Amino acid sequence: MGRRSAHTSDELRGLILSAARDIIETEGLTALSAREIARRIGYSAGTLYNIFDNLDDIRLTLQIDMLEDLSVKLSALKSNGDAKRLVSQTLKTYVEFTFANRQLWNLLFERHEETAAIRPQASQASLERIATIVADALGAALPDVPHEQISHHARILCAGVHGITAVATTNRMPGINRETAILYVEKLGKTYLKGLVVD
Amino acid sequence: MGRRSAHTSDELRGLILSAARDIIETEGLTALSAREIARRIGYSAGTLYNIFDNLDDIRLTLQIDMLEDLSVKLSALKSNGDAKRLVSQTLKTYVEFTFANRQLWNLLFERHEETAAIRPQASQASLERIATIVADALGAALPDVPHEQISHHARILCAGVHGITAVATTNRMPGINRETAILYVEKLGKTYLKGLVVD
DNA sequence: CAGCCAATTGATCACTGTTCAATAACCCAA
DNA sequence: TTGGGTTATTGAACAGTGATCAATTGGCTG
Repeated sequence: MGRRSAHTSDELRGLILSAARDIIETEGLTALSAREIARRIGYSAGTLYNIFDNLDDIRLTLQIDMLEDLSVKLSALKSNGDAKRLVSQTLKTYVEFTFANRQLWNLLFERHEETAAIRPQASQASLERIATIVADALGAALPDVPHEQISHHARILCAGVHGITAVATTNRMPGINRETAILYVEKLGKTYLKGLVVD
Repeated sequence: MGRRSAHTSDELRGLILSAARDIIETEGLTALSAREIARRIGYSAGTLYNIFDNLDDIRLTLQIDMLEDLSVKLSALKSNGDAKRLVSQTLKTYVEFTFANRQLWNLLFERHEETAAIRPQASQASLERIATIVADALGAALPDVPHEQISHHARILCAGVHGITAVATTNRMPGINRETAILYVEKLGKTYLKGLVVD
C-alpha cells in the first residue's frame, strides 16, 4: 500500500502515544511492542519509525508527557496561607499521581542508556521542574533558609518520596501499599521539615 | 552430546549465577541473555532451564544474593557507643554498596509480575531484613520511641535512601551523582532523626 | 492526464526466551 | 568386559521481539 495520509504526522504521533499509553496501563510495560501499537492504530510497525527514532523514544516521550502532567497538577496547588500545609499537599498529590498511573510510572525506573541524544536531557528537565515546584513550596515554609539549601532539600525530599512510591508501586516491601505509602510520605515530609526547622 | 557431568548441578548453578553477574556488571542488565550465559560457561542455553525456571528466576536469585550480601555488610557495623553515628554509618554503607554494584542494583527496579511463586517473597524478605537492621540502629538512637513506630520510621528511611540511590545510579537528576548521593543520604538521615527527636 | 513524490508496507535480519525430542556419555549390573 | 538403562546435554524449532529498507501505490501537482 502506498501513501494514505488519512492522518497528518502529528495526528499519527498522537495516535501512537495514546495507543502506547493504553497498552502500558492495561497490559503493563512489558506488553508494549512496536507491532502491538501498530495493530491498534491500524498501521504497520514500520510507520512508527517514521515518527519516532525507536521504541525507547516512544517510552521516553510518554515519560516526559507524564511528568509534565504531574508538573501541571502540582503547580495548580495553591497555598491558603499555611506554607507547611502546601508542602504536605504537594507530596501527597505526588504519591496519588503515581498510584493513578501505576503502570506508566514504571517508565521512570527503566534504563535507557543514552539511546537518543536530546530526550534524556528532556526527561531530566521534567524531573527538575518538579523538584523546583517542591522547592518553591519548601522555600515558603522555610523563609530563613537560603535558596541554595532549599533546592538541595527539595531534591532530597523528591528522591525520598520517589523511593517510597517505587517500593510501594512495585510491592517490594510487604507492609507498603497505597495507604501506607501516603502515610509514609506525609510522615517523611513532616519529620524532615521539623528537622530543618530545628537548625 | 549426552551427559557430561563435568559439574554437579550445584556447581553449574554457581557458574550460571557468576556468569550472569559478570554480564550484568560489565555489559549492563539488558545484555543478560540465556544464550550469552550459556556461551560463557560452555554449555547450551537449554541447560540453564534444568537448574532455573527461567531467566527471571536467575535475575531474582542474583537480587536476593545481592541483598543478602548487603545485609551481611550492614550487620557487621558496630556501634562505638554513639547510636546516631551508627545510623549514619548504616545509611552511608548502604549507598556505597549501591554504587559498588551499580549495574546489579538495577535488578531492584525491575518488574517481575509474580513470575514464580516463592522467589518474590524471598526478595521481600531480604529487603525486610535490611529494614530490620536499620530499625535496630534507629531503636538504639531513639530509646523512647516504641518499637512499632521505629519499624515504620526505618522503612521510611530505607525507602527514602532507596529513592536517592535510584535517582543517582540512573542519572535521573542532573545534580545527583555518587558524591552528592552520599551527602544527600547523610542529610536525609540526620534531618529525619532530628525531626523525630523533637517529638 | 501524466508523472513525480513520499507515505506505507511487508519481507527480512538478527536477536530474544523457552521447549523438547534426540542423543550420547556415564554408571552399574551381569 | 559388555550391555543396557539413566539422564545430562544439546540443537533445532517456535513464537515473539526491534529495526531496516526496497518496493509499491495512493495522492497531489504541473
